[in-house]
Amino acid sequence: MRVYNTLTRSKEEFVTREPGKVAMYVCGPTVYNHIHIGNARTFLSFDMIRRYLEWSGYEVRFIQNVTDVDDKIINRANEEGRPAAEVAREYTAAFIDAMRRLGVEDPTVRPLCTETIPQMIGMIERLIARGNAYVVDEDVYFSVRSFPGYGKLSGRDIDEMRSGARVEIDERKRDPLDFALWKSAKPGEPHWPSPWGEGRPGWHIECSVMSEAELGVTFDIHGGGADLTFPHHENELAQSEAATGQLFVKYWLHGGMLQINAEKMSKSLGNFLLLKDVLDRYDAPVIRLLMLQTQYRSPLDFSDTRLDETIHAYERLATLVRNLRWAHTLGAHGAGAPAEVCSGLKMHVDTARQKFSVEMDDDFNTAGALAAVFELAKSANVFLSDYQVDLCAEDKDAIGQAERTVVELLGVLGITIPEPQERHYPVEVLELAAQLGGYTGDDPESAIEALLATRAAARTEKNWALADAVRDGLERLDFTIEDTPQGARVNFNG
RNA sequence: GGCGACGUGGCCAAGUGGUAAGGCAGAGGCCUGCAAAGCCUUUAUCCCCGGUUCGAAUCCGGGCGUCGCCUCCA
Repeated sequence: MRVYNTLTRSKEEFVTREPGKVAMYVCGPTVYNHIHIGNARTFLSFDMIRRYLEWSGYEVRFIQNVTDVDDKIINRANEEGRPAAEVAREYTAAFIDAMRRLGVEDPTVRPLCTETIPQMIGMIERLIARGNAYVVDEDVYFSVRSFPGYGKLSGRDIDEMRSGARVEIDERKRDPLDFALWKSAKPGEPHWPSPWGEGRPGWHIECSVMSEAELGVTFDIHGGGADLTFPHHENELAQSEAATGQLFVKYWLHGGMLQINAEKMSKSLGNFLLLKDVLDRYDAPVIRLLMLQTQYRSPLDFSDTRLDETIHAYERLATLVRNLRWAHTLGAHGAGAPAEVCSGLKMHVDTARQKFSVEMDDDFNTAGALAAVFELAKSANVFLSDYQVDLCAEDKDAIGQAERTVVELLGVLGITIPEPQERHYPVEVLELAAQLGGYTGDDPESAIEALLATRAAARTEKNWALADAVRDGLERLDFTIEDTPQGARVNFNG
């Protein structure tokens, strides 16, 4: 398995610090609002990576923090005239809910910034003691000049950055790039006691502390959006390596930015999409399929048009699984044909599984991995096209294997295919069956069988009016009827 | 200005030395009583120029274009 490491700007063989185990950390949201679709892409990417690592046999310890104290939260709370903690609590709950709706697995641990304050103070003290941080009034700053490797992650040079006029000038800082580890509290702001007075931690120190607390000093994967590379991750790296004198992270993974209609998402452009709103309009598997059709490091253009197009691609897969299940049921009594007439479906199943792994092993190439699934879909559809009930033994098995493989591989990407519906048929089928099929019982399943028998007979007699009345009636009740050489295939979509 | 990425068929998107996966859309055909689902056929000298090589979408140089980051940001 090879992964692209931002630190070295190259793909590297993935070797964990401990065989068979992966320790990974992904920066979570600042909970001042509902998360947007760009956040969602990053979290989805790392959910995919986590799922694939687990599927590959690794035991994954996955940590994602929640930043629940921050300027933006305080601003929002002030605007709304309520406590910052209440704002944070509300959007933390909303974040977790939206993640679950998207099918993102819960992290092993989801530490809160506000519950890690003592450890943060501890690391800040260590940095001061080592000469990497200094106190000014009641603030504490990290000295970028004290850490020789500063800039190595984002590929920047301190002196070149100084010429950029966009760095905030603060005369109290030794270098314009020095950043706050601890901020003294202004009136009305949340605050905690510290050796330097009442205050709160800076943003960057959180992740250094929470990752070390949950994963130890050197861990395997640190993830986040590409926009966090600088300054956030650069600062984290500097803090942690300065404090411990050891390597902080083995592999830095950064997800590409999401754009909407080819523009950066921003409130001023009015193209700001919240995940929860997209989830109200599109199913999670469709959103996931759209996003995973692009490699996670590439920019991704997101739009309703693309979502609409992706619905068809998803339905192609869902329909295939449904049809394979149907064929599997029919084929259960076959297996009388000689091996010479086997179709080769099994080989296609094996090929797809192999290609899927090869692609995913190459820096999580989900686009290639999905192509493997679609290729299997094609082969399986060809198989179903000239499907015979009398199968060879291998083909009989392969139907089930194909079905399970499609579901399993998509499942690694978190793209779920609906399970066979529970039979909660609408009671109206009884009425329809009584009307058209002379059915008098009260069992919906039998009623459907009666209707299908009526329709089959009508078709034999070329009584198209009656045949279509049955089909139209069932379709109004949310069934789909498809005629095949093996008989009518009925599916309940409700 | 600095750093970085990208430019592949109508749209999206894999592919980093041996003449181009996959999805969506379009056209034609097959199957069907009609439909649905599906299948088959069909659309690419891989931004331009030059170089290296037996051979390049893939490597090197130059150009043009797009985008991101450099400030809170997933």
